Amino acid sequence: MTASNLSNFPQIWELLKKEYPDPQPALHFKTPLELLVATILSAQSTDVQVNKVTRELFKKYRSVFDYADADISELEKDIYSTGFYRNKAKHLQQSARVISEEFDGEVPSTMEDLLKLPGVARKTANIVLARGFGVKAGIAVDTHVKRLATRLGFTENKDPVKIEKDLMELVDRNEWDDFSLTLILHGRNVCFARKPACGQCVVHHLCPSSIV
DNA sequence: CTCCCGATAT
DNA sequence: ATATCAGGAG
Repeated sequence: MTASNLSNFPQIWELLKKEYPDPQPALHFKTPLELLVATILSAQSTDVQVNKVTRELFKKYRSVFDYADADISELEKDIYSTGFYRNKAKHLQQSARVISEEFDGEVPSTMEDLLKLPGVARKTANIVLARGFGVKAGIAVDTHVKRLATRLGFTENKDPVKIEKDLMELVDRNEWDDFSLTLILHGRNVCFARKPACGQCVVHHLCPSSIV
């Protein structure tokens, strides 16, 4: 029986905003293409690991055509340490080919077009839209957002798309991006997956999952 | 549902 | 030895 806690949402969100003013993404990027690549690489990997790889990767691959024309086994080696390297290399190259052939070499700035890229679903698309283009299409639901939204009682769903829908109704549209980043920060710093530090949590007194 | 997969913390 | 990491495809 999952505890629902929707009435505590406003208070919890205010406290988390105070705890993490101006949350910033941890992935390093300078262009929408770099953001797209970094986000695809970030699946089941840490931001630290991704940044380590993209530092060299972005020097070597400067346009979508560099990915589209790359030798696939060489691209695999270049991203190896992020894990899932065969899938990710294939997705990067196929996405680059779709972008160069169907979108004139420019990373698309709509949800509909981004979802046409292999390896890109709503979580990745939401990040690229929000941080790359300033478009508020939805809320990026990654493993941290999913875990914290569940623990805090903001949703009873398990499907990320349904969780996103629940959160979109709860959170102010102009705060969607900050909401994702804040939950990710709190998940990394305090509300750990394995052993949450409820004693250090600013909202433990409002959290239905708190063990303190 | 399973599979992809290396790096790191515990 | 095992759980986890800005997930997505088949």
